[in-house]
Amino acid sequence: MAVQIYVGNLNYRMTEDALKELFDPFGEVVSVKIIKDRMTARSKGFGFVEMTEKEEADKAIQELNGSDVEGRNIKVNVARPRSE
DNA sequence: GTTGAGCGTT
Repeated sequence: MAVQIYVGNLNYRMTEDALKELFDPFGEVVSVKIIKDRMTARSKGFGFVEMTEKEEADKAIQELNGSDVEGRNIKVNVARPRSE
């Protein structure tokens, strides 16, 4: 199982492709997902990135957390379990 | 505008 990373406080214009490009230089990005409202399809302003190596994910988190993206100060952290 | 679904919705 790869490392799942939570990315919040991002601009509503942020897209999965843009997110992937942010994490890509830190390691292998398995998948990226921007969460939107299930029915209205409007962005919720946060998303998830999945990386293969924990050390790479941790490095990306340290470098990207609190950084300015699209005029917004994003929050990056290890994701919580979706369900227990 | 802050942690991922679902179903009816903001």
